[in-house]
Amino acid sequence: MEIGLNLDAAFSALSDPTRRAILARLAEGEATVMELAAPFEMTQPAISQHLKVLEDAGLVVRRIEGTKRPRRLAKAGVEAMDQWLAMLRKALEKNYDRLDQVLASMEQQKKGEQQ
Amino acid sequence: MEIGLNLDAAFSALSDPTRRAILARLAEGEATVMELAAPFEMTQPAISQHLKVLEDAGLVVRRIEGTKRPRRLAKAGVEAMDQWLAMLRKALEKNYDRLDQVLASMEQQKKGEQQ
DNA sequence: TTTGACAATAAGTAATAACTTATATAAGTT
DNA sequence: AACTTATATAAGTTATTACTTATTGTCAAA
Repeated sequence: MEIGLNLDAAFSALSDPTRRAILARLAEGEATVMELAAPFEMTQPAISQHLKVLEDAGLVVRRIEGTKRPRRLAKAGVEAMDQWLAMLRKALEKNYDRLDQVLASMEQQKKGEQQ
Repeated sequence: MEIGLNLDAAFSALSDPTRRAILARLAEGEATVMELAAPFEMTQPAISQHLKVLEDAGLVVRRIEGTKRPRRLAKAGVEAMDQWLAMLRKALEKNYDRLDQVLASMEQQKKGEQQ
């Protein structure tokens, strides 16, 4: 399964704005390396290297079509990150409720002091 | 808003397993630096440095209590990442539908060839 | 069958990251 | 006041990252 290692790679992949932009482009559908490279001021090898990072992280897959290698989004990696983040989100909701209670009881106490 | 820069920092912060473990611990509630450091074989300065990374990324906030500096989860950063990932998730759902159609039409074609 | 387009890989470089040890600071304790 | 606890900061080291240019491999088309 290697979920732990993949999370390292997946989050690391998303930490780069170029790679996030590539993923955003792929969210609109399949694209070749040259198409993906076009919007950037980087060389083609640079984009190929970014794509390798995204593939190794399980966020992108490739297809073969003549000399082209069109990429598209891969489900696995995205889902893994999503699930991990869900844990934090849940905790935040729970803690927020707890904070509400604390604040409420502090209000109560304040009123008591004033009277 | 600085959302772009923060996403860099936020995703980068999550790419380290120590920092993910710290966040997982904080998901259960506030903790001091020493408490957070305990499970690891790292020195205290190392943990303080990880915490700085998490704070700079907007994933953690600190409170002052005597000489202690208890940390807890921060909402902003987590939500930012979550929203960005939601975009990918949506795209995957949409593309999956599309793929279903493609596969279906390929099956059709195959049947035609065989007959 | 040469030429051009598409893409991957290799080697080099400069910046950054993740640690370490050593030291500093500030509050709590005796 | 001296000692301890809790934490931060600084400086140094090594590994990794994000690029670059140069080169190679493949297919397609003239």
